[in-house]
Amino acid sequence: MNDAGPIVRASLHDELAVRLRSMIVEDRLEPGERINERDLCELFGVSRTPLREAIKVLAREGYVTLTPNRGACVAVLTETDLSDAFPIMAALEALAGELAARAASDAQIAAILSDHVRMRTAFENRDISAYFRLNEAIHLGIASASGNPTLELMQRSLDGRVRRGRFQANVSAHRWNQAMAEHEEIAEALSERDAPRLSEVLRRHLNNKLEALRERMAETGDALPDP
Amino acid sequence: MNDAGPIVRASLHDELAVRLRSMIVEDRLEPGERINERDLCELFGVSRTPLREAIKVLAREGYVTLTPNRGACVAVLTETDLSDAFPIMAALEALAGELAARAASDAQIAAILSDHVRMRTAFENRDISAYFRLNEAIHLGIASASGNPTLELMQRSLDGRVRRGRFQANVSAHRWNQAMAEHEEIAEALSERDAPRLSEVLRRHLNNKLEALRERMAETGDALPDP
DNA sequence: TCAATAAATTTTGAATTCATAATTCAAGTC
DNA sequence: GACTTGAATTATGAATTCAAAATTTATTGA
Repeated sequence: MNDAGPIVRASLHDELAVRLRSMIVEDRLEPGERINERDLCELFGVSRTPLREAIKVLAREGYVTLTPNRGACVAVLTETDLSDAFPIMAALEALAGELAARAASDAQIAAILSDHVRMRTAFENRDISAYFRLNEAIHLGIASASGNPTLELMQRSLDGRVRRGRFQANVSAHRWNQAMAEHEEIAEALSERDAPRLSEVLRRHLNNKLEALRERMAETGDALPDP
Repeated sequence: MNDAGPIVRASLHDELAVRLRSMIVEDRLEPGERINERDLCELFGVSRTPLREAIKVLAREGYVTLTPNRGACVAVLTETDLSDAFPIMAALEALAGELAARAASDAQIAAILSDHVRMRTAFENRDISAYFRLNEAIHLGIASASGNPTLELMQRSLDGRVRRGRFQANVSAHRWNQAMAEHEEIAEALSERDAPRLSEVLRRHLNNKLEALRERMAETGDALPDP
């Protein structure tokens, strides 16, 4: 039993930041909604001090916007925000792929390919929930396999901001087919450790994702126009 | 007199974050040094509450590291940190260049080219201080001209973390010549709005910068090895 | 003298308190 | 009846206070 090591219980502000972040990502807090400190303190059973620290961090991360003397609001994600974020994510993923193709361990590649096979099954079964879960695992796996923690952190950070609940659901059949085909390419390039190709496919994959999102936004009007 | 508009005076924690950030970037705070809250409060003439909020933000930005019940330390920049950061900066700059070549206004391009000419003069005069200042202005100008505020913010953020005082001073004559030549290419590509070329040169420029830094670190031993 | 332990001090983490700005609501005016 | 004006309420911003953990200093015993 090797339970040694110092006991570190996360500090309150850190735990609160995690909770608030997921509340926002999972759309449990409406975009634009004002954040009432007193209410949240009551909800979490803490005082305002650590909560305010957490809010400051979330503001820096772009999840909330701060207005002096008027507190915090859940940040609203405009069409421009999405259009801005995706090229960056594409560039970062392309870099991650290039690095991962060279630096990943065989075990890491095997794990990603295993997720890929399972995702293909989910695709064939039209199990969108499992598909999304595995899709995320694959992208995070590549980020991790890049061996560049800073890069991984930045990808996660951007991803979290963009990946608000509603934007996940619903994909056109066409786009789903295309995405799956791209993922076959990704898996192939990775298994062959073909860095330039993996990089190129990932960039294309992300750019197509944005294109699909744009189309969906245009027809559903779901996505918030610019302010 | 058009003095209208809402009066917004920055909040204390925001101002403190700015101050602390520059103290770290300008090496007025030793890397690894523990940050004593009481001392800083006295220095700034504020209470601990807003200071602690600022520290939490800086921690998220990577300028300080937080240890539970043991407070904050100025983050130490290891060789690995630099090696990790530069490929990301290269990818982001390449993207910024590609976007800027297409989206920049003629005025923005003119401003950047003007800085370039002045930087060339600084280079010829061996005025390293002016050279660095203009160099930064050019890179920030390209980031801004990309028309992608999110990208600009991420570039600034990474740049600030890497650009600690000591790493600026001293460049080999060879590297300085090479950098200036690259900047000539950058200016040319930008003036021609040649997106692929600008993108390529900027990526190469950043990668060479890392290479030069690595060499310098190897000989001076100035840069902190990994922990 | 040195190591180990215990007391004292300092420092951080978090709750509370206080001041000020924003919001709400009611009264008054046109 | 709508619009302004001003008091009451509420929320935020920041200082202070309190508790707990860490660090330092002092003390004891070998």
